[in-house]
Formats: sequence, structure tokens, C-alpha cells
Amino acid sequence: MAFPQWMNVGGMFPSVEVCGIPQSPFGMSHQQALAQVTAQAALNAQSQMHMQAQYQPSTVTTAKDLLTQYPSFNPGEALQQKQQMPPSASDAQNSMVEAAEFSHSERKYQPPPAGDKPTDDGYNWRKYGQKSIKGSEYPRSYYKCTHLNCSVKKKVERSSDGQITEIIYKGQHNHDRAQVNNLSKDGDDSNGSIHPQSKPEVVSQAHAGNARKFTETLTAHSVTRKDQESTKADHSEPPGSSDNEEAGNAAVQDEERGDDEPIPKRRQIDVVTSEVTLPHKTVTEPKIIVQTRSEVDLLDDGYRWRKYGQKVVKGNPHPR
DNA sequence: AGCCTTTGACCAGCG
DNA sequence: TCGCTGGTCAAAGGC
Repeated sequence: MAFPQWMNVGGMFPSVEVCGIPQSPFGMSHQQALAQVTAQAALNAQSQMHMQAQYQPSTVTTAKDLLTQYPSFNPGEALQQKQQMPPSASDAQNSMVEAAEFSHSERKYQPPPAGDKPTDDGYNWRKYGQKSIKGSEYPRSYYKCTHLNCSVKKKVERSSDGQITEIIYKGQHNHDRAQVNNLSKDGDDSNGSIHPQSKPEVVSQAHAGNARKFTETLTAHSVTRKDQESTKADHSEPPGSSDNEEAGNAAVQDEERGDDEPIPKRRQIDVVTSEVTLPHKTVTEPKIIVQTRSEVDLLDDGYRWRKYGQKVVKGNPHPR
């Protein structure tokens, strides 16, 4: 399974320029370019920690490359993945977040328990709510950036086994991540490799033509440990490419534009998760197994579960 | 004391 | 108009 080049945020997929307004070799639209840059900003903390190798813009990074470059990335944290489709040049304006979902069945890591801090992306987040999602075993968690005057929010969705499947950022941080990170209790995660729970975040952006609201969709990747170890660092992100202010501003502008024509909440989600066929541009095929969700998988999975509530689910006689 | 999580309630959008 | 669903609020409790 290949990772589309648009997912190359933070240099995980070196086929796209991440410093400055990216120029896509595949005819990426400006919005998509913005998505990458802004998403890359979110990844910056992590990427700064692990960026050691050289950046090779001509190759497409696969999932295993991702793990190779970011040893702190815990594949167990990301058994499922939603990907954003690199929209074709002709359909650039209607770019949508790809939701090609896959998971890994060959779990060699024992995924850490679903924590309250699903991602250590360098910012401090305060959970302000969670909601049971139809069809999802885990509730969706809502986080706000705790930084003063920063209204960035993110939604964290988990798969049936508790792995983070998608993180959707909303808004743009108006502060330096490093400052927050230093003060953060998670500041130790700057040594990301030490903490298996710290996860690199592959960020994409939901930028639907109809839905102008700006979001960043962060997806976790599912890759086997074996793959991680077998493929050593072919690519890496160019250091210093993060926190591109210009890109950030552009993203803000884009978001502001979205405020003018907000899309319905539910529609926005639909856009974010809409599936698009992915072109495969892999150099090497990561060992990723598509896994369908089944109720069996949701249950006896070896994890500890605590009921936090129940809710009537449409079409299901039993409450969730 | 301050921050965070939990969780039920409330609100808005959509069909 | 109503029910469903997602998103947010806010009180309560914990750390």
C-alpha cells in the first residue's frame, strides 16, 4: 500500500516541498499545498526530534519508511489509517480527504492503551468533550489547544481497538509550539524515540471544494514493526522546513474563507472521510494488511474496556 | 489552586 | 416539525 505524496507532511513523504509553498510534482492545487504545509507545522515537533537523515525529494516514502524515519512512531497506535487522496490536477478544487482505511492485523507491538493524550504534537491540548460515534467503538474526543488565544481544536477518532485512526485539526495555532511544548508535561516527548506512545503524525488536510472550512486531518499509519526495522531510513524531512509562516498564514486565510461559507458539520465530516481511489506510487510495498471492521474484532481484543456511557444507535437494538 | 478529564445536557444542522 | 447525529458546554471530581 502506498502513501500518496500529499501525505508527505513534515517530510515523511519527501516528494513534496514542505518549506515554503510547496510545488507539487503531481499538479497539486494551492489548497493542497497549503494543507501540506500547515499540516507539516503540526508535525514539526515530532519531525524535529527525529529528523536525521537527508531529504530525498524524488522518492515516495512508504509506510515502512515512515517508521524508519520516525522510530518513535508506534504502529500499534495506528492500526487504521485514513488517507487523503492526492487530487488530480483537474479536480484540485474539489480535493477531499481520502479515507482509505486500513489497519494492520500483524500486530507485533502491543499498542499502548488509548490515552487521553492521543498525540504529542508539541502542543498542549485540553479535552473538552467526547462523543460516541456511530459505528465506532471508541468515542471521538475533542481537544482544544490550551494556549492562550489559541482556538485550535482537534478531533481524535479511534478504531475499534483503540488505535488512533484519524485526527482532524481545526484552525491554525497562533503560537509557537516549542514554547508550549517546553512547558508541557509531555515535554519529555521531545525525546520521542524514548516514548513509544509518542507518535508521528501524518497530517493531511480536508479541503473539499464544497467544504471550504479548513481542517487538518491527521492520520496514523499502520505498519508492522518488521517493516519498520527492515527498511532503514531512505528519506527524511529537510530540517527547518517546519513552521512555515507563509503557509500558516495562507492556511488561516483559507480558514477565514471557510468561515464565510461554513459547511454543515456533518457534511464536513463526510468530506473528510470520503473515500477516493489512491494512485499507488510506491517504490517498495509496505506490509500493510487491509482489515475490515468486524464486531468480533471489537470485542475480545485483549484490551481493558471501561464503559463510559451508552447511547442508542440507529439501526441497532442495543445501545452503544 | 489550577488544570484536566469525565460525562450528561444542550444546541444546531440535516433528512 | 421531528428525530438523529455531531459538536460543544459546563458542572463535578480527580490529580
